[in-house]
Amino acid sequence: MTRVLVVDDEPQLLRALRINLRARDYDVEVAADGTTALRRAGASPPDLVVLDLGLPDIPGIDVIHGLRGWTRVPIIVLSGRAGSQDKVEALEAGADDYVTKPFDIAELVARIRAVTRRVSVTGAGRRVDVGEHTVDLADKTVTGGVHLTPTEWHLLDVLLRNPGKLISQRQLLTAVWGPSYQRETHYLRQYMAQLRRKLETDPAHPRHLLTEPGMGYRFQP
Amino acid sequence: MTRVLVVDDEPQLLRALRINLRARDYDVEVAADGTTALRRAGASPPDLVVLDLGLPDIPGIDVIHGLRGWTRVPIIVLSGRAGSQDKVEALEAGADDYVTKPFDIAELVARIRAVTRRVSVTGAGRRVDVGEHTVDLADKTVTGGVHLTPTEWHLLDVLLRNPGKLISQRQLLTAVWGPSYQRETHYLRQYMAQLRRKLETDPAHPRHLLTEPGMGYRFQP
DNA sequence: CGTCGGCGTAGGGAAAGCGTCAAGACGGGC
DNA sequence: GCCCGTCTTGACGCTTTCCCTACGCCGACG
Repeated sequence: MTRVLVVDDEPQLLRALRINLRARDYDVEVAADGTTALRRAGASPPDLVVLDLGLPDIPGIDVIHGLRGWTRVPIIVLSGRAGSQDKVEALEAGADDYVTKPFDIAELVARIRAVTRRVSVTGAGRRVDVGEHTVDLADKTVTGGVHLTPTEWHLLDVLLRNPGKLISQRQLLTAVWGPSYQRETHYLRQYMAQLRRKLETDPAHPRHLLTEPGMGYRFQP
Repeated sequence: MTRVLVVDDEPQLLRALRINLRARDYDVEVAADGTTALRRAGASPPDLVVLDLGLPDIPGIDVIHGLRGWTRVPIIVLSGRAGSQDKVEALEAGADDYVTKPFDIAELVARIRAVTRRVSVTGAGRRVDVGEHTVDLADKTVTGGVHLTPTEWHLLDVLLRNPGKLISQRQLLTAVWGPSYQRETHYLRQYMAQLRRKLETDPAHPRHLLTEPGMGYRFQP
């Protein structure tokens, strides 16, 4: 199911979107302000963001930058400002589409579908082998009597859902600790070491939880 | 170079688009009606289509269907009709964006950039063959157990995203090290040598990472 | 034939980044 | 209130990566 994060506080819009998107098998989540939006997106990255630029707390353009710092999730901007300068600014900042209020709900839905049509759905298998152990991401269990703490699970989850792919330090920190921790690379070293101790056969020479110096970490199946 | 096929017959729009897109390194081709557009797209598939729905010969929506029958090339629709029903129809038919006339040329350019940016990230073309190795720019992996450092990735990234094209020394230095390093050409020699050692079959006689003496470097697929 | 500019290669010092140990801070359960 | 597991923070040695200098090669040119 495609997950859409809607950043807006108009109940009417939210209700209409929910109805229309549910029917097309989308899951709708909501954030009422920019701070909440960044936190929720970091905690559980959605497949698409619908972002109202008129937020109560922080400028909408900053939310775009905050997201683009670590993810390329598609962003559709809603705004009351119709000036082309505003549009260009938002699009250059990384937005994928810009819709001017007032708009028809059917048009927004059509644009959401147009954007998500391109996104490939990466179906995640829930059981993954790491060395001698087997990790079940859904049941949150590990074979061999290994027990992981919540933070360790969160970190491992991000890595295992992207097998073979390099995940940047910023991306990991944002996903696990939140956007304001993007420079606390120390946490990563700490918890990667713990995961290796618990999962790797030889923690000093990891074969699956690999470091890419200066860039990030990678799960090698 | 990204090739844009513009399907329209207004000389004013064509001229403005040509100027603005050339400056951003796009190549602009033109078709005045739907039949010509389909023929030209078929003969030599462009990277993006800008399609005016008000064509003299066939309905614009049919051009969309005609293209979508065999290609997923991004389509940006221009139209004088602002009704949401028209928009939904075009987007559902497979268009990626819908711009209502009259519009600012800067907005259209920004939307073109937004669409091509998304496609270049998610679409094909992220895997590139260099000699015996295959480089995945998104996952940051190289076949054959080759490992690259962050600076090497950065440099290779710029070259591989412009296959066959000469990249000046200044351009490379600015992209990788910053504008204040434009005269440190020995950095380039240093890191190009490392990339050749790691990727070329015969580093002394490179076949893909070529030097253009006095000018710059070129990636030859 | 010698000089010169541009290029490729090699190697070492400096700095940034990483892994590890250890201890303090915090919060929930008892 | 106390204990225990977990999360944060600090300190230190080690590795990787980067930056910089030096030198040899080659073709152009006078």
